Amino acid sequence: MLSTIPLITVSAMSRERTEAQPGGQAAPQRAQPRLRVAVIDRDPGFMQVLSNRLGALACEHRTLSSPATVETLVAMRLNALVLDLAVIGPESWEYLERVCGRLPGLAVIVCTGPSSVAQRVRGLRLGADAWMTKPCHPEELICVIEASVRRHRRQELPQVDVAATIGEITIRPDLYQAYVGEQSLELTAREFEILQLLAQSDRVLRREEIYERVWGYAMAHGDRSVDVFVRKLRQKLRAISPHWSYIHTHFGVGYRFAPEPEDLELEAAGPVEEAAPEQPAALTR
Amino acid sequence: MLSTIPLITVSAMSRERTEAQPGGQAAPQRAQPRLRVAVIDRDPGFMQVLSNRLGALACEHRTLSSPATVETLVAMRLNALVLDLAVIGPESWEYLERVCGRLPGLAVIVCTGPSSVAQRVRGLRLGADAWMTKPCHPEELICVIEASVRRHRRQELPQVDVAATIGEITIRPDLYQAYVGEQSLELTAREFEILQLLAQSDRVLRREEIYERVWGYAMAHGDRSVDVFVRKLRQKLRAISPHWSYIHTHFGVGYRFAPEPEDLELEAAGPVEEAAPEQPAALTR
DNA sequence: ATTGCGTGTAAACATCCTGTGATCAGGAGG
DNA sequence: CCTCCTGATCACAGGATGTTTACACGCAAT
Repeated sequence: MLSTIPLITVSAMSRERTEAQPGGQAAPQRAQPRLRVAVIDRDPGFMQVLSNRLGALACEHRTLSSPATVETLVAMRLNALVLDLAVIGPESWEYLERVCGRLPGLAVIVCTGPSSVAQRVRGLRLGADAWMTKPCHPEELICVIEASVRRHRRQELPQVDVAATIGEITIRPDLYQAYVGEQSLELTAREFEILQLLAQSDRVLRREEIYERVWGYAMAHGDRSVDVFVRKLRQKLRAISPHWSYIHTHFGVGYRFAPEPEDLELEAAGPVEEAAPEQPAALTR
Repeated sequence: MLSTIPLITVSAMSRERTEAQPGGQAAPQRAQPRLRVAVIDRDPGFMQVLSNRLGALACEHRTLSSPATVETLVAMRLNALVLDLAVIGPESWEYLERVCGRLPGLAVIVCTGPSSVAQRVRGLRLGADAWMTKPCHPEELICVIEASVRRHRRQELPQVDVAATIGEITIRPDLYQAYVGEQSLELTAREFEILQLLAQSDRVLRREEIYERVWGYAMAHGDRSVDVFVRKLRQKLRAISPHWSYIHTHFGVGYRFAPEPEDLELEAAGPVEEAAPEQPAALTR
């Protein structure tokens, strides 16, 4: 499974690091993930020029001359979207709001003809990251795209490709699977992604956070998918590593991953509130 | 470390107000700290207008008419910086690069006079998040600042989420929990949020303020929820840290958080108690 | 001292959250 | 074309949490 997943997967999008990579650990190939950009416009010349420049940057791009549905955009797994509101028509504001609301991780650059301050303010308030006025220099637009994506990317996880063992569990990102010893947990792709995300963060993650990072777009209100997957994960974890508990529920908040030997009737002397070992010297830089 | 770096006095800058929740939709976002913005410019009128608007947004801001050192900017703990390159002078590019390099989490908006495409491209490539050309409408600039910060915020969260110890209490935002030593207070999500809010502010908070920032909407007249939660908090605090009082009532106003060693008045009954008249608060045990 | 209002406290009540199992739709592979 | 598998969605029950109500107490003003 997953061997047939097309080229673009969730992991492909979230793999990147601007910071200096700690020398050792020659991770496989840390190929700069190619940017995925879509342009919704109708000016053939503009799109041609843009297309050339984007291509030169080794950046996957797609041009559309009519608005795509939000679901389509979700499926494209984009990093950035360049949008001419004139193409959308009268519902452009609503469209912009929908897109930005559903894809909080997407850089949205409105690039359209002359506009009023009020229009630009409205666009930015609805969630656009930048507003370029046509005609504009393609190079500048590219820079704005890059600047926007640069910001968005930073929020994504380091995504280490190195195997890590936590508790009894060994996580192998290269195999998209987790093990206890030699025995596989038989996790599905999505289960693995959630486990990996949880294991990488050593803090409570809210459902919305988990959903957004794994699914790639905003969680609908009342969606229980995360709960269900956590249940499946716990089930498989418990089956293979019965004496440990890994995923902890924080009521009203979310989930947190921390391997703990689930001992029988401990509670003897040290209730071992898993308390912070290290107290990060507060506030620096 | 950094104890010698001059910090912006919170009391001077912070004007706690209802936080205008940008982003339109009623996303159940947790209470987030106020924006901190600095403006480096020399146009008195522009700065005045900007200052007013920023103030109206309950946004801490400071205006400078000369370039601050990178260290100073670091110490200010800014979310955003608005910069007129003309103020910096000939080393403006170098300055911009230094600032952006040193503060990757800072939203940098260049707002300066007429420029060439090449200049704008250069600025953006060096790390600026946006480029506004003066003269510009203050409202638009504000929106650009908000749009930039909106994205930076997330990455910044883990940075803000550092543990803090006040009195005997250690607050761990990453675990959504508070501790005394290793022992958990067993706070519920909402209790923790209220405690965190109170602990962050060094002043009296009105009930309406607390309610709005924790619940996310206006408090109904006569609602006693805040009182009830304060009671629960006090109960748990007293249970674990009996000799301290943390939440103080200001009659007719609201509540204030400040750890104070309980002055045991046992002198009357039995002078035996080690009524250590000790540390003037704030210092850890 | 008395009065009125704001606050502390406790319990009952209503609500929301979560775990769980089951069902359904779509896709991959045979 | 069929079957198996994965992922999405639903319904339900139990329990934890949040809200409301009621009453006693203390502070402040008359």
